[in-house]
Amino acid sequence: MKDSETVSPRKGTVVDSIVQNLADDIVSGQLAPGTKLDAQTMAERFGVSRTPIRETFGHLAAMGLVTHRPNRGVVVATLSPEALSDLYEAMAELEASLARLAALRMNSHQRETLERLHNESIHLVRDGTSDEYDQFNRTFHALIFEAARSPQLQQLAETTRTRLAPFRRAQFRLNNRLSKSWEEHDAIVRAILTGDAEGVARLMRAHVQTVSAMSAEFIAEHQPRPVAASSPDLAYQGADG
Amino acid sequence: MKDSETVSPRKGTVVDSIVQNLADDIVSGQLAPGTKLDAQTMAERFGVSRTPIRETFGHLAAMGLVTHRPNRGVVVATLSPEALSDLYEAMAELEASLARLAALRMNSHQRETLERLHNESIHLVRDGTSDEYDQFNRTFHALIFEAARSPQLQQLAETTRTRLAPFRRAQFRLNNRLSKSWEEHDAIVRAILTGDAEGVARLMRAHVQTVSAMSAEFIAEHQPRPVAASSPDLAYQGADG
DNA sequence: AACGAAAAAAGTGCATGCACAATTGTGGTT
DNA sequence: AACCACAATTGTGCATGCACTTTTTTCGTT
Repeated sequence: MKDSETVSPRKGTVVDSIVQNLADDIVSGQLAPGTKLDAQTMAERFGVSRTPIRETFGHLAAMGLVTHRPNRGVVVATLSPEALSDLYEAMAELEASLARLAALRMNSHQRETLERLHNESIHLVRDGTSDEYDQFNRTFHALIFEAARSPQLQQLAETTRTRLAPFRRAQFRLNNRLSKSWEEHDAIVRAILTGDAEGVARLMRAHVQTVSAMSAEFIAEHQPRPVAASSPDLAYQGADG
Repeated sequence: MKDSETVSPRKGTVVDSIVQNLADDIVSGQLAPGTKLDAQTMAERFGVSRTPIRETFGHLAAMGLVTHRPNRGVVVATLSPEALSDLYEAMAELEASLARLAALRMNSHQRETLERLHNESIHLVRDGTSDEYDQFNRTFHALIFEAARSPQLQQLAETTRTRLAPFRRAQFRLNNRLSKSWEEHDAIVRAILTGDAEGVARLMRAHVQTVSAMSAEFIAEHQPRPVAASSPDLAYQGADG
């Protein structure tokens, strides 16, 4: 254990960099849902006092990454199956809206880039790893977000995506999910290129909802106890191993 | 000026009630966009120390109601015309999504309530005040939010609505905007009752965007200096008086 | 009188201390 | 041995103090 991981002496406030740090830990799964975070410990870990840590917790709570219980500290956010599918629904709607706007506003250069990158991604389906495809997948969606030119919607979508991240691990590990995903992307790209705004919204909504179903299925299959009585909330179900 | 406005001694943390207080002041326009909020003063006003005030500021910043400049305090959020129309666009998309889901999921009791309240609201168009119609308008949209059964999307829509509130004042003061609004509502209600999900999404999007245009127009017309060089951001333009 | 530099004032950001709430541990009672 | 009350411990929530940054005021120079 290194003492006090020197919270980069850059500009801005100390708080922001600690927020980044902890958010990454949560999103990446290093801090599993349900983990209790206590101010004292974090203060020592980052070599600051408890005051900025408390502020950090506030930021994380605002992002929905942790839950704050008055007088009882904060824990990494846990989601009930209902809450998870609700979040996915929101994600699907947001991405559908962004895709629709992208179809209407994308310029020719952006269209070319999207088409080219998508076509290249076919290699990843056969030869790439899940992680590589996952990375391309993020790029694919980011291109569409960008093209929609709707910063506020984009922001909401990205926040929602971040909240889902701890529960999306290894989404592409399921049987031939990669090729299914590619085909869905393909339909989306074609709809964008032909300017079919309503169509692309429908396709994107379905695409995200498929991912949602996969996530739920994956988690269900990897439950320690298949159908137990008392585990309403999802803690991290271990995937990347 | 009463000293220390006894921040209701209820349960929960002190911070939450102060957040409510200040959020209300901002949303209602008591604290105009651009107003600087300093911790010291607020601490005295609410009879607490600066620490919980700082936390309060964090919450308000997370909601987008204030802007935080490191080492330079917080000010009530100000929006450039572009940012304002961007926010309205997001609002339009969110409400369109919610309306679409509502059309698919509304039960018969909810349909009856919506239709009844909408029909009754015709009186307000002729006999009511702007404020009364504004209040009904909120109810109308809330009914649809509720019926969509999509808590996360609903939350995003409500947060966005709150952020827009300081800039929406007196939106119904413009010529016959009331009857126009009622007609738009009418089309929306009919689409919901016939289960035309895609149609209601389109109508709702247009409805919110009309409000957006009205807002922009109203602000433009009430600008102190019609076309000046240097006022990129909108402070509160005084309406309710 | 206008301008600029330096000093003073004001205000933020973080550390630390204390009071109180929640949790855990212990011992007594049935 | 199981259960409950009470004490000890842990940890949160807020107050206060100090250092440093930003802003304002003052004062000397042109």
